[in-house]
Parts: sequence; C-alpha cells; structure tokens
Amino acid sequence: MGNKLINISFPDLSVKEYQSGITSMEIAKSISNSLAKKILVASFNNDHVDLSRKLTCDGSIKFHTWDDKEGKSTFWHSSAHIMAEAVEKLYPGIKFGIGPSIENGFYYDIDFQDHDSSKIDISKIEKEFISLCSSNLFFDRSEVSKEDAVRYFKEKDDEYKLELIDSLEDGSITFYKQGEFTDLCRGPHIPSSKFIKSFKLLNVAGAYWRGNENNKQLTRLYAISFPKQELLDDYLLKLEEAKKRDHRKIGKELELFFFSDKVGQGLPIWLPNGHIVRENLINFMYSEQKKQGYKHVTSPHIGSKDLYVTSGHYEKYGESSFQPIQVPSDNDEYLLKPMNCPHHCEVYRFKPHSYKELPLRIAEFGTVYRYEQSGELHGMTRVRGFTQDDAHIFCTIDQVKDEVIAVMDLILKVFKSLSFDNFKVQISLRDKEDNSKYIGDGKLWDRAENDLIESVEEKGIEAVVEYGEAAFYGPKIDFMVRDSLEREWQLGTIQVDYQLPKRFDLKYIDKNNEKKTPVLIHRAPFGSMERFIAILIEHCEGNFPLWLAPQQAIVLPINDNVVTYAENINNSLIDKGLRSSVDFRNEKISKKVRDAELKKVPYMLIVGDNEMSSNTISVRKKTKGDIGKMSVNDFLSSIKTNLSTSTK
RNA sequence: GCCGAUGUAGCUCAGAGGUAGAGCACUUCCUUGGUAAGGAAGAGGUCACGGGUUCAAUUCCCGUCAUCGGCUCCA
Repeated sequence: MGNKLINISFPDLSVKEYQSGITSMEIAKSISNSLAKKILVASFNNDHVDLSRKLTCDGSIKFHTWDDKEGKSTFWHSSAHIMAEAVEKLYPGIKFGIGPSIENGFYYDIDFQDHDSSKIDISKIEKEFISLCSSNLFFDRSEVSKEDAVRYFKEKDDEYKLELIDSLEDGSITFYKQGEFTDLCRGPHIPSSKFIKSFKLLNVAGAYWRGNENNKQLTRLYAISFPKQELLDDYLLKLEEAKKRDHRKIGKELELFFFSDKVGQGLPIWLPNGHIVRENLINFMYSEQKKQGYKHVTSPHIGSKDLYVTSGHYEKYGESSFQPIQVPSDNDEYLLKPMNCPHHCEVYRFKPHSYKELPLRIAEFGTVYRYEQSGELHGMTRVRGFTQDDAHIFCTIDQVKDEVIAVMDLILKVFKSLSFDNFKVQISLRDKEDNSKYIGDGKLWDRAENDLIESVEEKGIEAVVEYGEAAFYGPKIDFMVRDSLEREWQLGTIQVDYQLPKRFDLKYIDKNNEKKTPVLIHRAPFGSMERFIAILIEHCEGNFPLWLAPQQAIVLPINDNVVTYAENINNSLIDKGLRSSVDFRNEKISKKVRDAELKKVPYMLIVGDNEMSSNTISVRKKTKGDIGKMSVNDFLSSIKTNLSTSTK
C-alpha cells in the first residue's frame, strides 16, 4: 500500500487526491452516500471495473447506475451469473457456454447433459434466482493462472469453458465467484446480488455453441431482471403492447394478407385491403423512380437455368433453392427467378450502349422466389415469394459514387415519407480473413468499398461498418429497421457489383471507341414489398397514412331515413377517387363507429336527419373523435393534402 | 435445417380417456337508435393430418405438416 497519493478526475473535470489503493466505492462514498447507494459499476480510464477494485494510479473515474447503459449491462451480466448458479443448483452436472447481457436482459447457454431440457421448470428457477438474490451474494474477483483455470474447469468437466480459456492469454484470466458458483469472467460485476429485485425467465431456445451450426446445440435461457418489481411489470406490459403491433396479427385483423397451407409455406397472398397498400406504395415508388430517370421493364417469373449458371447464383445457391423446373425436352431446365439482375443484364445486352447512355437505370417490381429455410420463415418479413422494388444501374466506375448518393437520397425520401425515422445505416464489407466467401479480385473490392464509405461520408450519414456482411459479389449499404419486438430487418439496400457485368460480358463504348465493362449497382429502397409493409404495419400499428389506407372513409347513416342521402354522399366521395363505403347495417351509430374504429378507417362520416336537412356530413376522425359538421366539398379540401404523397 | 413450444368453430380462446364449449363474427326476427358493443333466436367443428395403445382417443404415445420463440442462413 504505502502512502502514495493518486489524482482522480471526475466527469465534471474536477480532480481530487486519494490514497493509492482506494476503491471506486470508497471514492463514491467520499462524495455522497446517496451516490454510493446507487452505483453499480465504475469506469476507470474508460475500463469498466468493479467498485471494489483498488485504484493505484492517476485516472479519470465515472460511476454508472441502473440509469445508464453500462449500469444496466453490468446488472444483467451479474444476473446471468446468478441465474447460472440457480440453474446449476437445480440441475447439477450441467455445463455452461457463455452468458452475456444483451440489449434487453441476458441469456446463458447451457448444456443440460442428462437433464431433459424440455422439462426445465421455469418457475422453480425463478424462485431459486430470487432466493439467491435476497441472500446478498457478493461477486468476488480473482486473478488466476491459465493452469489453475484449466484445472478448475477440467475438474468440473466443462469443455466449453476450457475451450474459452484456451483462447485466453495467461495472466489475463479472471474468475468471479458468488455463493456456490464460480465462472470464468472478465467482469466487472455489481457489488451484490441484493440490487436485483425481480427476475423473469422469458424463453428457452436452442443455440449452437459459438454460433456454428456444426457444433452442439446448447439450451439458451433468455431472461431479464430489474432493481424493482414495478420495472419488470412495466417491461412485461410493454412486451404485451408490442405484440399488439405485430404485423401478422394486424394483417389478419385488417384482412391485408394471409398464408395458406395449400398454396405453400412462405408464399403470401395479398388480400384486397393489403393489395391497396401495396399498389399505392408501388405507384409512389414508380413515380419517384421515373423522376430520377429510371426505365421500367417487366421480365418473366422464371428463367433458363443457364441464366443463373452465367450469373453465378446457381453455383452459390442452386442446391438450397427451389430446384430446376423440368420440361419435356431433356436439355432444358428453368429456375423460378430468385433474382432480377440476370434478366436485367439481358435487357442491357439487348443492344450496344454508348458511354453517353450511362448511367442506365433498369427498374422492375420483380417477384422472386427463394427457398428460405423453413425455420427462418417469419410472417411477411421472411417469405419464399416476394416482390422487390428492384433496379440495376449500369454505369462507369467514375459514376458509382454519384449514383450511390442518388439512391441514398431516394431511400431517405421513402423513409421520411413514411416517418421511418429510427433506422440504422450499415455498410457491409467483406471479411478480409476469409476470401472463400467472395468472388472477384481484391482491388475492385477495395474500390467498391471505398466508394460506398465515401458516399456515406459525403451524405453525412451516421453508419456502422460490419465486416463479413457483404454479398458474395460486392459490398453494400443496408438500411435496417426494427420490428415491434426489436428484431432488426434489412429494408433498403444498395450493392456495388463489378462481377455480374463481366459474367454477362456487358460492354459499353467509351469516348475513345474502346469497349469497357460497366459497373452494376443493385438497389431496392423498400427491399421487398412484403417486408417493407410488414414493418410499416408495425410502425403505424395498422393506422396507415390516408393515402395508403385500404378504406379511407365510411359513411354511417343514423337511421333508415337517410340511407339514400348516405349513398349519395358515398358516391360523391368515390367520384373524387376516395376509397369509401356505406355501413348499411341495422345497428346503432355507436356500434358502427366502434367497428369503423377497429377497422382503422381514417374518416367516419355520420349522417342523420340534421345533416340531410343541411346538406352536410358530421366528420369523425379515427381516434380523435368528432371534428364537426361540414359540406362534402369542405371535407374533401381538408383532407386533400393528406391524400398526396408528393407533399410529404 | 437445428432446439423448444403450440395446433379445438371464420376470429380470440376454455375443456376433459366416455364421441365438444364461450365471446365476437355470421343468418333471421324485434328494435330506427346521434359518435367505441341494443335484444332474441339460429346456424357453424372428422378437435391439423396419419399411425399406435385402449372396450373407448379430440384427450395418452409415435410420426408428418403448419405456426410461434430462438440458433444457423439470407443472392
């Protein structure tokens, strides 16, 4: 110890002197007791440390509570250790994989050995967890040599921990022990289990060890914990609320789409209501693309197998795809179209091109079919037949950046039009360690990757870079959005491809009358109509903007006297292009209002004797209520701006 | 594809080894009602499908299919 003094600086930039060897907790106490009671973990020189760690050098300190991200993740990480202890107590002899905190809670991967993992008693685990927490367990950190670490887990016969230790360097290994449970762990942890007041085991799922499907599948227990019971109640309530936004539920309720076993797994059928949403989005995109100089084409739903052999898709995905379609002639095979690009390459080849024609933007709302793994199918977000708002931009290498920027503008406009303000931009690059996943030479990849990075920089968009997420033929920029349960989905995408034009031997004549190969940019702002609409539904909870609403208005007659008047009102709305109908049912007005609200019809036009005699309608706005009496013309002009997409 | 759960009327769900129930929706009748459910009656199901155990299976067991939660994958 000695009497050495150290300088500790705080987030407010103040600096204080302390005895070397003081702990973060003691520092916190020196500031205020209430702070000391609240804090869960500290950062010292940007490393997260236990509050009990002795500090022996100058540095900056920051305290974390439940209210910040670091505090939460430490809280949950510690909870994972407690859960492991609880589960081990109930099911002795089990082995542990990893148990990290995640965005909402934590999990632990467990090999249940001889215990039947399908018979796990969730409520027993929950009880044991809470009982462990209330016994105020401390998390003791100890540094161990690699040899000792190996010895400990050999004795415990836990090959997963041994594998983890194998990749660690001697001298950097730490254990944490609380109660009866010791775990290999980098830490840090919260001071004591008593902070944890509520716990819920959310679900049980299989997960491959180290995320590799060739490895054994462990049982993953997902759970969440909180420092207060009310916080858990709130969280569970929020989950319930989120489930109400589920596009599969709303899709059924609003009769937007459905799946039929007879038609086939993952093959969605759009019902009339859903078709209206889809059609209006397509029209919107169609006109936006026309403004940006795209040329629209239509190609068939199948293509000769040769087409995909040429493109390379057959080699890459052939075996896991819908298999070739046989025809009476032996030498002829066709594939259901999994991609539009080969067709568009053929469009390009239709005639020779001059550099003056580039960039050439070929667009198509093309329906494609991919044999997705059965376990992967998920409502409309992952299906086997879907329509892409696809286009392929053929351009020179020098035009790539400008084109990518123009596409980004288009995607951002689409997102803004539909109030998708919470999206993530991801630049997906190749995994340089593993070239086997990609085709094409490294230099061209570098150029393409740089073009994408620079485009994003020029637009000033915040983006995350993910290595190893590129397509096999090139890097891409993806626009990711979350669904109601926080699952992330890729919507818009921009991909640079130097390979396909080569494979199809595409050329243009440059200024010097020389043949050159164009670059291909694949792009889809919605991504797929199915997925986009699924996410849109979850965002607006089925309350579509007026221009997309399957039914925009409904006329509700109060009694039989006004039925003809109601019909006339309805006809005049339909004349103006509105999607409207009359509720002729022999029901009370409150019932008609309720049903229209449940169907999420934006405008209810209530007509009774009063309205008929004054030639007006009483307008009720969905969820808002009565907004007063007015003439049909006044109503129409009041909603006019909401009917057009171009004003958005 | 893998692990686990689930599958009962159009929808949401209850139920039990002895051959099915509710609410909503639907049909008919009564009611003509002013902004989120007026009343009555009726009609609706090979209890996902295929095997097995049993005197008896929708219920228990096995398989298949589909759906749900994850994992892996995602041109």
